[in-house]
Amino acid sequence: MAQTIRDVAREAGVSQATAARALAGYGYVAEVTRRRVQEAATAIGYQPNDLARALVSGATKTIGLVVGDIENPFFATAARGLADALEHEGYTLVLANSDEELAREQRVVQALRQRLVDGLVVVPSSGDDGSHLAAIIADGRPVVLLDRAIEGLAADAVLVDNESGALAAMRHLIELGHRRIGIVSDSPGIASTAERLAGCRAALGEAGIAWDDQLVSIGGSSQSDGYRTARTLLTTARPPSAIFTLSNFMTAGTIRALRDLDLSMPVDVALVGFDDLDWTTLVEPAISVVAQPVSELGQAVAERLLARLRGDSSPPVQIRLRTSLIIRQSCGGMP
Amino acid sequence: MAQTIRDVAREAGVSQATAARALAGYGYVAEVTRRRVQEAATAIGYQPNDLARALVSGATKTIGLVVGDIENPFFATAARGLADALEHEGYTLVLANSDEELAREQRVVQALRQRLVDGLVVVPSSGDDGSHLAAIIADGRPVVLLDRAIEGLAADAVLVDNESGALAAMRHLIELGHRRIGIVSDSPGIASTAERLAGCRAALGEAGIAWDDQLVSIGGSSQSDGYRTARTLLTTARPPSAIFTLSNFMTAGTIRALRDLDLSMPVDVALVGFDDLDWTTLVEPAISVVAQPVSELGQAVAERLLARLRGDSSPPVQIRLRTSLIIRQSCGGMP
DNA sequence: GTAGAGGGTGAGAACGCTATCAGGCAGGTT
DNA sequence: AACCTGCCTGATAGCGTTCTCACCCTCTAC
Repeated sequence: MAQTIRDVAREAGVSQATAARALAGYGYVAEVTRRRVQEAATAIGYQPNDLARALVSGATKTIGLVVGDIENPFFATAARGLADALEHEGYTLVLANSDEELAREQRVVQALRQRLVDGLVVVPSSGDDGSHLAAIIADGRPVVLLDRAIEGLAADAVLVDNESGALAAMRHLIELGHRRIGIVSDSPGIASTAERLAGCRAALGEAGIAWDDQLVSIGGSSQSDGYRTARTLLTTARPPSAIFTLSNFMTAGTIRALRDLDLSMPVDVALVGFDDLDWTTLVEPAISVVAQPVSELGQAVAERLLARLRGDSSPPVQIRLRTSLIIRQSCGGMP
Repeated sequence: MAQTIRDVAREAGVSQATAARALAGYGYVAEVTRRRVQEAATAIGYQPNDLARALVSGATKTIGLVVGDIENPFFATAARGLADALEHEGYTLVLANSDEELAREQRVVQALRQRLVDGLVVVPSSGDDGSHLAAIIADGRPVVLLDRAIEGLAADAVLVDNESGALAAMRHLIELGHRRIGIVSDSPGIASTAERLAGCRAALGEAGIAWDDQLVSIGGSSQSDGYRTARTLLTTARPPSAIFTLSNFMTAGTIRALRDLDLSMPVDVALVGFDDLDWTTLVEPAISVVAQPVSELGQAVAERLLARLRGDSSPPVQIRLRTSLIIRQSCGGMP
């Protein structure tokens, strides 16, 4: 078993209180005593017990992170950016997956709450139910939303400018002469997806193109959902000449559908996807994408969280990070 | 601030001890009292404090996970498998990245130790220095190694049968008639990489092909290292007719090198890679790979860890999960 | 009527730490 | 001689649990 501060005290021949002062560095301790205590500590291999420390100080130096699925590269990258920024301040990440299910999210948030995390970072699976998070906030612990906002929840949110990102992508396809643009979307229940759809609508509107439900396929959020709905879209009587996919899974599914149908990019169908992953330049043609500043997203979340932990109690803010449209070969817009 | 068990007791008009008994369900409590306490608890919204509970019980219900980089899909998938299996038993994951640097690994292991994790899962960055992990084991807390073993450390290890995986891949290329097979490897300091190299050696040996250092490029472990070394390999006077890459980053780097050099698979160069990721079937031609049971790896680790936490004190075991060779188009071995 | 059994309860110790408080002891001042 | 001041130290009170122990009360048995 691990040594306690009392073992150190006994070894150094002082009281527990003096040993504590010497090690923690507060109050008066004679230089000789201080040294003797520290030598005793290293001699017996003393390790402070963070648990006991946290119980007394009320701070666990721990941040909970709830994502849909850590296997999703988007979440993994954001998690990494967050972890790195928090590490500087001595915080550790506790990870939980929600599987994009509200019930599961509520369960894991509850567990993290009991574990007394100092703060919570959540990628919420629902845009309107934030009661479980409100409870954490009521405890006085900061919550920062990542990538998606929640209607009416008084928490900071670090988001991506989804609407203008989607707008730029659609504009580009329209400028290339496309009128019938298919949209492969995951569930609009996810706030970021809804914003991307709004961007699409805006682009079509300003170009005077009518919104056509036939060209919009909305499915689940897995790659196979993307494949299935893209395939349906591409095999209708009047298929689109271009496709905009609203997430990396939708992009991958759509590419597979194009392959299976022997349709080539950008000749038969032009493609732009949302979210840039490593493989988008590994496939041929390279995929044009709306790139998100994923790692920066994590860092910005960390900054916000740390500010709150330091006592910043200004009203909640929403930070929007800008996306960038990267033109590659798949959309046919490369000079 | 959160309510304590004393608040519940006051609300229910009983002593703290009785409230504790009623809520935890031990000792004698009258049925009426029990109900009254529980009603009081829900009324004031009482949440048990896991920290205090852990301090007294000595178990934090927390498992530390140290990987090279959670952004690496291999680690992310393993982490997911692990997290799911542990969740059933009420354990939570605390995540840390080592960046494949021993010093950093030692730091985070130390931090997790002070945090009193009940157990530790580590993908060790060094095959021979396990002193920091030995310290945890000496504390009486189980450590399970994931994917890589450490020489002389008395800990369970769940590994992949790297040697036979590499052997099978090399055999396949040899059967296809290749005599000059390039090997793109990351650092052999990583135990799993060393094993894969041993498998390569064995395959060449049994085919009577001499080991040729000119055909083996060993670099760092990033994708750009893979690109650089593959490119060097392919631009020598007598380039290989086939390449076997020893990790997913090496595979991606090699594909980029082939692209840039206008070499096509499998005609100019046949390719087999180690580790199967989603994009290997998204590129053309689809990449033949040695697939690892990644998620199962995480599950097996969880099983071993849970067994130890339940008190299993049998000697440390090494579990090897089998790989499978998936023949696709990139190696030219597809019927 | 008293002993004993057994249900029910409260007091209080312990986990390992932080941090306050009440002294003790030297040296200098009134 | 009496007093303060400043350095140093040990005792001790929590933090919120778990859990043991001593006690009380009621009911049954002799």
